[in-house]
Amino acid sequence: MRIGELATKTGVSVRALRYYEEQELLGAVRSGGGQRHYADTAVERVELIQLLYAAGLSSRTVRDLLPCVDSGVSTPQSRAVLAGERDRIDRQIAELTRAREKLDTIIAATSAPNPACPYVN
Amino acid sequence: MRIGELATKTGVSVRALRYYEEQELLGAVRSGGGQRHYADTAVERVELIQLLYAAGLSSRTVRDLLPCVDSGVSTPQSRAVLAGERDRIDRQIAELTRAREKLDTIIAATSAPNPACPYVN
DNA sequence: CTAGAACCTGACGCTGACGTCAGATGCAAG
DNA sequence: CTTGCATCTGACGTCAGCGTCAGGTTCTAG
Repeated sequence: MRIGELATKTGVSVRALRYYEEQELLGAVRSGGGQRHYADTAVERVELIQLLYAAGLSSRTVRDLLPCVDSGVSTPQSRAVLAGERDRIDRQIAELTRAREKLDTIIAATSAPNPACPYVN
Repeated sequence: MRIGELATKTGVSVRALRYYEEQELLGAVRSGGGQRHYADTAVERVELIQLLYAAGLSSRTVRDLLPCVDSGVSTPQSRAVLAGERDRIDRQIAELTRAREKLDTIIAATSAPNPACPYVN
């Protein structure tokens, strides 16, 4: 599978895939002419990378964790990183939940008929 | 209240407060010498800005919404923005939840005793 | 064999929310 | 009056995850 096909299958850009390789997140074998060829499993790998990015992990952190995912074995350090990121995500969810509640409050407050000027709405 | 005091009270930097003014998110009256002076309500205002930032809103969006918060009145446009941001936050929470589950899976998989090498753990 | 689509390697550009530094001024205490 | 901390205005620096462009090469269909 070449890079264009992987890009369309995963929905990420060709540039991004090359960036992942540069960051050592995604390996590829090279053809004689130097073109990248990917295994089928690369699709899941890219999706995992995207998921972790969306969760706020840096490429550095992802790079450190991927070997651990592949091997199924974690070191005390990687366990600490994993737990730390999980807690950070928990806090972020809590913050987002608060923000959503705040937005709901604003929506309710501004959508309600204005008592001082009832015909505005 | 001068800028340094507001900074310590809210936990954000002096630079950030000046940036908020530049983005028209936070007003201040000036003393004769040009120094900024803030009302007590500025503390809540800054906390609101931080909350919205943390939720992924841009300063542009926050600027558009603040008048609506202050006046208690929303326009159809601002209602659309509010609803859109709320939905985006919902999707983001869902994504984070998925990521957390994935991390939990990884933690469980790598922390479990390795069947091929049981004494590693 | 050849056209042209897909791919390659640099390398610079972009964005947002500030950090940071320089040099000048304001303000309260002694 | 002076010391010295707080504040001021500009303006450049940062960082990550790519976008984009230039100029050259590889692969595949006909």
